[in-house]
Amino acid sequence: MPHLAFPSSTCDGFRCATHCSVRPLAICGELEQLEHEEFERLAQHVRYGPKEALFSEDEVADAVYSLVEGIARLYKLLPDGRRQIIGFALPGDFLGMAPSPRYSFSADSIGGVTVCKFFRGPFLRFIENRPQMLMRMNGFATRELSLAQDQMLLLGRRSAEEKVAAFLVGWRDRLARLEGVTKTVSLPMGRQDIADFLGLTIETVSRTFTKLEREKLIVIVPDGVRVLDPKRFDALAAA
Amino acid sequence: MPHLAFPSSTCDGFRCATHCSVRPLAICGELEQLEHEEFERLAQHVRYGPKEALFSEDEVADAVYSLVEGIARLYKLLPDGRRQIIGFALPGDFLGMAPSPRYSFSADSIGGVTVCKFFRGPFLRFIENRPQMLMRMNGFATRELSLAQDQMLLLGRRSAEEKVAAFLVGWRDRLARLEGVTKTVSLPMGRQDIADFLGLTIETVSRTFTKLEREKLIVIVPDGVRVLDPKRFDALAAA
DNA sequence: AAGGCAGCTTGACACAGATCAAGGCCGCGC
DNA sequence: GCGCGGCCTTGATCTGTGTCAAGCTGCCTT
Repeated sequence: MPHLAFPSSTCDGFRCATHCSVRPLAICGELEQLEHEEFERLAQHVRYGPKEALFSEDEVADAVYSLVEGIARLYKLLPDGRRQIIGFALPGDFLGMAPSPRYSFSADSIGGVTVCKFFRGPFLRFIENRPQMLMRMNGFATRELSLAQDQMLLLGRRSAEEKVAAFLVGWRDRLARLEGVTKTVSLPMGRQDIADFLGLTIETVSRTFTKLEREKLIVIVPDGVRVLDPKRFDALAAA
Repeated sequence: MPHLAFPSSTCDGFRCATHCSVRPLAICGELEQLEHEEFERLAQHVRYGPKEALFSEDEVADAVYSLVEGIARLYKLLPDGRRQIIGFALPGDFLGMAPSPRYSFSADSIGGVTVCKFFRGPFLRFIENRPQMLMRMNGFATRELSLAQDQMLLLGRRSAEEKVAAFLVGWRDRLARLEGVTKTVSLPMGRQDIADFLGLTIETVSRTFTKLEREKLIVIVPDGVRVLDPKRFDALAAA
């Protein structure tokens, strides 16, 4: 079967409240009733199956997205195919703002994903005279930037073991915000994705997981990892 | 002489128009006469000598800065002293927004630097009901984020030679925006700064410069580099 | 002019992580 | 239940970049 780049299904946006358990975390989280209804009217709720593209680098950036459900990988490619994952997007995250008229990176779903999609024009018109909304966008952008800077430190100056540990801790903390604190960290992305996020090869990631398990810091479980010694683990991730 | 961490001089902000040749590029670039005067009243113009700290990671973030003149390095440190430079700030750049109450990185001057300093409270009160200003801040943040993502690709997936070439091209283009296009790219930062920006050691940076010179792509000149073959050079930086 | 020192370059060697290659595990379709 | 393919792990070897150690250059001080 040929790979379909089209979203699996859409719904027209009214009566989709069930999708929005993450609304308090999302871009629209502070809108009140009436404004939110107006905002909803601009949205298309779109559902993607596994491994579909939401948008691609260099395409005209005609829409922005609020991730409602599922996980997306955001990445850039070099001409020869080397890939750098610049982030994993979780529910509540806001995607697609670009400093130029084209997207500066690509995004695709990992498992199934649901988004609120807004066309750029109507979206900009909605926010342009709503300072609350603009402040919120600023907050989102500032947080993203700070995460990106942490990642630069990781990519430029940490060893493989530190990279993997820091990744697991960071991921665990982001999940905790959504799902609460847990002992086992679920890893919906594959080893290759983790490697491309950390600037390593898949073999090094695999070996490092094994090493951390041998050192009794984690246990590898299907689709995830259980952290055994959070104290020692956080220390490794920090230093 | 002990190293002084205090700014070398300040002026009180009225009649400092001469400092602001970069105003069209800066955060305040779209304010009109009256609003700009009100904005100026919030600013302290501060001058720093070489290698002074504007602010440091984990300090309470009580001010934001618009860089007027000179160059600053922005960086993060690991507990053991490893350093990652996350960017070089040029005139017009806006510094110090943090997602938490504390700065998430440190900034210090390279040569002499002049800034407009705004205390957080008054600054936030000024922008909070000015959508134009908020939109501009969004633009700044989005551009910064995009640069950060480019840098992640560089740090995670490029070879030493590609890193140095991409750095020189990126730096040349940023300078061009301020000073116009030139054949020789001035490098006010030292080799160690370049190394810490690119996730390399100073020796590797030095060897790579030498290699690029041997290959007749550049000529090393005092405090800079002359690009001999822009075509071939841009290709190396891109791929 | 001499001395000192900070910043840069160069060389020899070491090693973390890449590359190449093989094999294991597991879920899925038939 | 069997074979296939995707994903992951493991081993052997290679290599780009780091580390360590000199030495060079130009500038500031006296």
